[in-house]
Amino acid sequence: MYLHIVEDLKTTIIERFPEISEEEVNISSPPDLRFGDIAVPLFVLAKKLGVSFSGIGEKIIGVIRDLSYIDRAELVGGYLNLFLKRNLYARETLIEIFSKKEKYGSVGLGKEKKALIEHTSINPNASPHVGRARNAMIGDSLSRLLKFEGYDTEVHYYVNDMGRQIGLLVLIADELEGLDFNGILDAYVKANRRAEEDEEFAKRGYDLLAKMEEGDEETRKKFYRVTELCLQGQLEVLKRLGVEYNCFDRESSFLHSEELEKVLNVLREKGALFVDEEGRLTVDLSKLGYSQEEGRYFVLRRANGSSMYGYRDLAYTIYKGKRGSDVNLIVLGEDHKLYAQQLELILKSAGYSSPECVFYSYILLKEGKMSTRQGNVVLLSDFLDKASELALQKVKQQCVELSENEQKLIAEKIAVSAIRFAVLKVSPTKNVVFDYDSALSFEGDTGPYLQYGCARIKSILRKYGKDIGDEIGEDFSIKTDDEWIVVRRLSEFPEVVVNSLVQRNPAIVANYALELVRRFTTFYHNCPVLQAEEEALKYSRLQLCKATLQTLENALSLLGIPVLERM
RNA sequence: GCGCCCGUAGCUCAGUAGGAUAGAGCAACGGCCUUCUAAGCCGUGGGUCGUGCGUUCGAGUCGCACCGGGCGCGCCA
Repeated sequence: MYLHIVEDLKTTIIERFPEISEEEVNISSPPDLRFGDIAVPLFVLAKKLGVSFSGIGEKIIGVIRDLSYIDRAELVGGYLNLFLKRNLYARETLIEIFSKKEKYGSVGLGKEKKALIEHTSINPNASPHVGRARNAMIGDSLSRLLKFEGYDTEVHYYVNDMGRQIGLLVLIADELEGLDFNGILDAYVKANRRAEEDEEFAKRGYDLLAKMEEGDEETRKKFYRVTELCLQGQLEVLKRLGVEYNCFDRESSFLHSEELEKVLNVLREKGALFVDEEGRLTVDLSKLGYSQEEGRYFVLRRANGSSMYGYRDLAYTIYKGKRGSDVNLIVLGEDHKLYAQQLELILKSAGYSSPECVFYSYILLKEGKMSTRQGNVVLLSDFLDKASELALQKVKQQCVELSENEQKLIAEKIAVSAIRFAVLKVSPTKNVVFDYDSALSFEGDTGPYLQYGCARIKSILRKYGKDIGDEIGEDFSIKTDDEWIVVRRLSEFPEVVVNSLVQRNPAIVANYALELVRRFTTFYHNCPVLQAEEEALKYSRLQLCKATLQTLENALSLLGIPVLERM
């Protein structure tokens, strides 16, 4: 509804004043309800046409007066403030929500289109910590946005089942028999420490890698066993968060690729490929237009012939590119920026496209950086356990009538919402300081607050007992500002979803959801629903509750936050 | 040193393609549970939007410089 009106206003104004371009017509929201619902700043228009604010303002009023949803217009300073017909607007908004239901908010941006997104792709050597999980949560939320907008979406997870660290891990796993997922983190730390101290051990790691790459069956099996064990453990934790994938691509299957050979030939032709003094096969990016000295060289193969991560990743990136997606995304930590740039440059030189990168900054602890080596990490599973336990205490008080099992399920969902919202509400490019205690508090701007808002609505609907129809009756009405503010916000959801997806930033939806709940809660406190003065008003408010719940459910599902019946 | 990202209240963050008096939460203080879930609500205090120039009718938002933090810069992934 909101998008409609903005478009409508723009075209109406442009049609009347052909000398004004579309970019010059700016529609904005007034800071306060008494300035109306929609504002048209007149500064640019007045200047362009060489008339006064009131001159242009009156003319615009003249052309938009006939638009059915405009109640009245006021000129204040350089603004033309428009007041909407509340009942009409609310009616249209609710009709749209009730007819689209779980699709409300989608404008079908991805209709008939394909999308591919790769995210998380953690090294199979440790239990994911909250910092790494930022990748998963952002990626998962973007996947949900893509699907919601109608994209046929593939979610890829790149299994880094090769490389130096995995080589070392396999070595040590051989020594420590019966290693389980929990033992891996320990083993990984041990392996790395030992490699630093013991050159012989480190060399054995590289040798093992080379053997793996040559295709030795026994070695391949060993690698597979260790990495699969770790991968499944990681996926289990991620699944607790509601994060899932539909394509797993093993790095070890990208050791050879015809396309990559083509790329290498192009590099040779351009004189960008050479063997350096240490015997490594290296790309000189300056031959491809790279202008800095720093990061100029990109090593493809070690002196012993084994491939580097980047080599395999080139093949993998080409593979993903060939899947013919209209959108090709990858979620990466900011530490990969230069690397991604280098990769893109190489692929571009041979005519291949690269994925669009969504970078996110690190999550820091109050004590400083998270570091697996120093044990200064918040493990995702630990956090979820702790949060779930705390939530359970509260649920036991609040939901006495439920079975212990049901209580536990609720507590777990509260824990998930706490972590997901804490991470997703912050824009990806920002460093976040993760405060363990406030993430566990469940009060204020938190996931549980959102769930609480939903649970309250559900409670009202449950108490009402009967189904609430989708038909908006003749006597439907919006009486108070509090109701109106909710309606306005509901109507803006489709625009929010588009912004969030286009800007590749789930935080936009997260903050929208927060604001919607806050506004609903104000309404909730000021306007009795079941005890409303008259029957018609009661039903109007019930329908508003239902519409709010639907919108909230849609928003929360984009964030992967579960909605609860009660809590 | 070079490159990219960030800098908004004591703390954690919003701020909608430059627009009207800069907003939340936490922490502090004061109120509200015989009324739809108090994981809530209302109120008070708290800001030269890192600093300085500049562009503009108008800058937290755009440009430049500086300061501070994060990340990266050839056998890690």
